Amino acid sequence: MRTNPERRQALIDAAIEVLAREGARGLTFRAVDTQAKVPTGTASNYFSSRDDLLTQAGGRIYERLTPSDGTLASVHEGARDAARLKELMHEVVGRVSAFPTGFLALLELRLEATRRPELRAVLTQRIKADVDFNVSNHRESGLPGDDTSVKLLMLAFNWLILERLTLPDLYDEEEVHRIVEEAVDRVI
Amino acid sequence: MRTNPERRQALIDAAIEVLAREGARGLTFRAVDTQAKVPTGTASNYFSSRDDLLTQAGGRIYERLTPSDGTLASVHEGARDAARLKELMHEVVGRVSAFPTGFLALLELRLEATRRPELRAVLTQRIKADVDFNVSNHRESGLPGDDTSVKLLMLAFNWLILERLTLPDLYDEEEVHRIVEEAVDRVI
DNA sequence: AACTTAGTACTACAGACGGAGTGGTGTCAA
DNA sequence: TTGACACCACTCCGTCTGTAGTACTAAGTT
Repeated sequence: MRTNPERRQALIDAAIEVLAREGARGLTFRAVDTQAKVPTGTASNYFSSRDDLLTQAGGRIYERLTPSDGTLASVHEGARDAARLKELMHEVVGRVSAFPTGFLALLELRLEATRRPELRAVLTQRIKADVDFNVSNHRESGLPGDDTSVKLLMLAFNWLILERLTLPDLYDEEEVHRIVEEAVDRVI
Repeated sequence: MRTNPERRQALIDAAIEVLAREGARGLTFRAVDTQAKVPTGTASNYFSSRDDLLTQAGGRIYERLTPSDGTLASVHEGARDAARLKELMHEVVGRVSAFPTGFLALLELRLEATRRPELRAVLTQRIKADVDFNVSNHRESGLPGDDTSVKLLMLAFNWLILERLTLPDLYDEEEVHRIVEEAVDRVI
């Protein structure tokens, strides 16, 4: 078992790309090697099994989807009204959409979690933490809306992003914009 | 190319089960044969390619997810208020959740559509029709809420069902119930 | 400076698996 | 008798895993 941390990370990031592109079944050691442009057999040396690789990828995606400190700080800037909340929501939807492979890979993992209890546990914990994070973040921001607002917005926007990424012709740019605005208005 | 229609349909239904259980990559002629309990090679004789099978399955799922005439008629019964709408929404969420393989298979297909333009076109069209169907259905029902309400509820509930089916421990029964109620209240 | 050694990168190969496709045989009904 | 289909068996092919073995590099030792 090799330990070089940069290489390990590069392999996990490659695994995320493969997940998004080829699906969970397509995630093989060989495919990861190719994606990461390392010699055949390398991934084999770094991960004990496919399960291992899968769960580590599950953890890593969340690291990469987490907003930077900069965007996090900006939440506390500006007015404390619905208009500001809308701005922030547009930013979130944009940011997640901008890392499509991450979102798609996460979906693949969710589907795979149907079959793998261990992965399911990891994801459940991660996502629960993410919900709590968003709720408490919103609370202390002083922006309008309560805990339920946050949850409802998360539900709606997640599916909205899913629509955009899998069937881009379903909703156009303006429609998405409009939906985000309406959602915020109605939910708070 | 064989033509026996019952057999063909049985094979497509088997393909949906395989899709949900094994993912899009796991959808092979052999797997479908096994699922449908027909001899090896049968699916091969009925479909010209995997693509063919995939797109036909995409069409079929929607036939099966469409509500029965009975439930459709019941929309027009009872009061025209938020309470009745909530009831109906609980019914929808319940009905879709009750056919998990269909929902999961559809997700697999959406992800596969990322890679297959032809499948993407089929799904886009189907889902657009579904949205329109729900919107117009709601309009003539006289229930509270406008077109945007319907779209927002569809977005939120779709992701809610996704959560329930892929990570059942995330939201418990009561939480789901509460979210449905709150969503209706706020969105109309 | 030469030598040793540990950790890692890389290569190559063996074994196994599973899927596709197809040809052939059996069966039944028109 | 003939045609359509069900069923079965067999071969070819691609790909995956696991690992053994070699080459490299850098740090420590004398």
